[in-house]
Amino acid sequence: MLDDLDKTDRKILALLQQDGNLTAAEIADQIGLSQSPCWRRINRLQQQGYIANRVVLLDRHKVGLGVVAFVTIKLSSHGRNSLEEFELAIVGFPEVVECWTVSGAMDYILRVVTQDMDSYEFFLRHKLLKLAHIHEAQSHISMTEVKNTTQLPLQP
Amino acid sequence: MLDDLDKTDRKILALLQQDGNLTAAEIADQIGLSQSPCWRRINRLQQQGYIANRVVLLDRHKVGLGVVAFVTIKLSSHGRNSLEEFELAIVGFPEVVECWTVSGAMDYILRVVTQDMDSYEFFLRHKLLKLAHIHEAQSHISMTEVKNTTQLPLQP
DNA sequence: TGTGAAAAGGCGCAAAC
DNA sequence: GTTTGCGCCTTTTCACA
Repeated sequence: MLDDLDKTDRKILALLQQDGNLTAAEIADQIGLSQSPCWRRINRLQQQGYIANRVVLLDRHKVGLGVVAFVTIKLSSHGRNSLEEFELAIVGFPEVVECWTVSGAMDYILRVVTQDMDSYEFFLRHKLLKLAHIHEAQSHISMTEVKNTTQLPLQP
Repeated sequence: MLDDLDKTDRKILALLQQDGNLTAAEIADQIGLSQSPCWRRINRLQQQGYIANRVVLLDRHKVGLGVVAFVTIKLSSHGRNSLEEFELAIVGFPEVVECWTVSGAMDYILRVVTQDMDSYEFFLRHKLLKLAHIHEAQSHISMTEVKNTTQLPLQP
């Protein structure tokens, strides 16, 4: 898997993580390679699935989304069905941008994005807490965003 | 701000959040509009900063990053300098993909991505916990990724 | 695998309606 | 907002080292 990636591949991926608009020629330039092999590599990286997706990132504030909150959740029953039901519902909530299971004191940690505190309250009371099997849920409203990147760390 | 976005703009942004490869023509098609006005809108959305960035998302597992962890942190001294020092260091760690300040029991919550548990341990002991002013840090290793999207919720 | 050049076609972009 | 069109630039390919 990873071993298929040499230093050049990683440089390409690092650049594309920063700016998805870069053309093969521009990338080739920046890493000291000519266009053709660079293009072939990008192609391969896409084909083989190293590149999962190419997307546009929005400015959260500009599109009117002022609230980010983390919710830690414990389920009451841990049957297989409870988990699946819960997770299926979560995936369907557009306000939930992340949901992970974690070890330790809680079962799940979610990141939720809404317009304001009113809409957050509404989401919490009428959507999230309406789900079955929730034993405990704790909200942590985020005050400031110190760092929020989609760039994964790649060894150079 | 948000009021500048009509339904058509939001449809465009929704599509581009899913797939940044879409051309103006393709988007126009999908929302029942002709190419030119669609292109003009996309341009405006970019110019005015609604679109923050266009990037490539990598497959975390394919690039050899198996561990995702959440770290909650309390600082010991809350002077302005402590915060700035801490945050500056955080931004410099490529392993930290997210860092937010939150209300409540902890001060910060981080999401950290590393190759394996060994490299996570190393990051924790030799980089994160080496920072000054840290009073308490708790790690929560993520087991499974239920949802992880860059798509922000937009009212249709 | 890398280099260089060359073909083809798509897409950004703008003008006219 | 629509339809039309030009021209660039990007992708894509080929012959060759």
